[in-house]
Amino acid sequence: MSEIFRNISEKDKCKLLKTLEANTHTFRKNESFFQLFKNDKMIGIVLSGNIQIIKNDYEGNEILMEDLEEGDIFGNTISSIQNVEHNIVVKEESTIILIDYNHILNCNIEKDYYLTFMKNLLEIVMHKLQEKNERLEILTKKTIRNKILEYLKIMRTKHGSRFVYLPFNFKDLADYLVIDRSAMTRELKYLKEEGFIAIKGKRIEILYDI
Amino acid sequence: MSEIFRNISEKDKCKLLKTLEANTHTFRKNESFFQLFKNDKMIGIVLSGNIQIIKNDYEGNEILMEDLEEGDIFGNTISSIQNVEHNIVVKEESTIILIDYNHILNCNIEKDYYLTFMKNLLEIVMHKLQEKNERLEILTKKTIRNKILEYLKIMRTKHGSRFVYLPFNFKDLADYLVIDRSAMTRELKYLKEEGFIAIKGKRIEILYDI
DNA sequence: ATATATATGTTGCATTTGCAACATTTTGCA
DNA sequence: TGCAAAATGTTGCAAATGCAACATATATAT
Repeated sequence: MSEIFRNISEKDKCKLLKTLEANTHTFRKNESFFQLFKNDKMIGIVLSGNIQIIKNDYEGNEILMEDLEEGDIFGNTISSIQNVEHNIVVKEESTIILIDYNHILNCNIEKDYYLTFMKNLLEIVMHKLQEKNERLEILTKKTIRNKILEYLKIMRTKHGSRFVYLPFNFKDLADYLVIDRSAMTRELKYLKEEGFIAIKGKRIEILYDI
Repeated sequence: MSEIFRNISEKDKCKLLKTLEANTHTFRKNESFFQLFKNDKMIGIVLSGNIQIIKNDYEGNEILMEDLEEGDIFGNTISSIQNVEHNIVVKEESTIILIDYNHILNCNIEKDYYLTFMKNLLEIVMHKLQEKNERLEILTKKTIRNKILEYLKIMRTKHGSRFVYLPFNFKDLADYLVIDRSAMTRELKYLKEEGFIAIKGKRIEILYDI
């Protein structure tokens, strides 16, 4: 079950969703639902499945902006999906809840489960913020090498191991780091040759300190 | 007065700060207070002044990560200021409030002002998220030209005018866009020559559509 | 007012990187 | 199993960009 309803009973959850005028939707793989987001401040919460937000710029570059799984939230305010460039892709059958953000702020229920909901939402938003920060840390590095090393550093810190298991394939990793895939492969090769890392499939071993 | 206490009376505000064990600090220009952040999940709220978070990497690059003014929040979770690379610089005399994030989550006051506080905090965090997204939108562009154009596009949307007034100098703008300053000047010159923009001091006029 | 520091503008050049085009490997599906 | 599609690896080359080294302009302090 999603973090958003942590410590809220099934009964209270239903009441809450009714008050917030929230809608639950299920989408099949490759289905599109961008139109649901045309209105202003909608927040989506992924209950199950996998949804990606991909940016296609006019030059044909594809950038993975968000890779959403259970418990993740998304929306205009949370990710930038306001314009035509952004594509919402349902990677596998997914269930989401849509809530108007204004309803959350203007809602005046004096119930403890509402406060709990707010705490949960804050936690999720904070987590999202941290994710964005991580990516910003990477993208503020100027060279391909430093972007890769920063990524590995973050992953190592996060999982407390010098073995980094890539959560996506190399193509998507290059998109995430905003670098050319072949240039990334090239740099990874140099890093291997210089003994900084070892690669075995999607597992990268970090062989240096600091 | 900061957004964080919107709709909260002075009296309730004092009670709240006491319950959350919040501390108010004032710092003079160029003073440093990084040590206050050594502990884990602290949230800082800027009540007045101007504070910048600057990243210095080992290659000597200086990147402006945050430019904080009244109402802004900062902290480990909000910005990445966990490691030695990050420098907190007080640009002008500033007053801040420091709160342990765990106190916010574990606090169990059943008062309406606490819910109001949570709503305000959520609003601020959401706003921060939007700022991060804007920067990510820029940094996911691959060329200097597209980064500049994306920046101008965002500023135009934000202020609803084709006249963009830079909130910082060109050096800091280059840092924000994570590009070399002279290379940025060069590209701006080309954009001027090609009739896309006109520059007069810190005012850039956008001369194209879309 | 003058000096000093800082910001901005300019340019040649070396390096990095993206791009294209291809080979090879792996994966997914009929 | 076998075939097609996707992912990964490789490399030469052109283009973009960082860097250095300046000149000039502007701001700040004394």
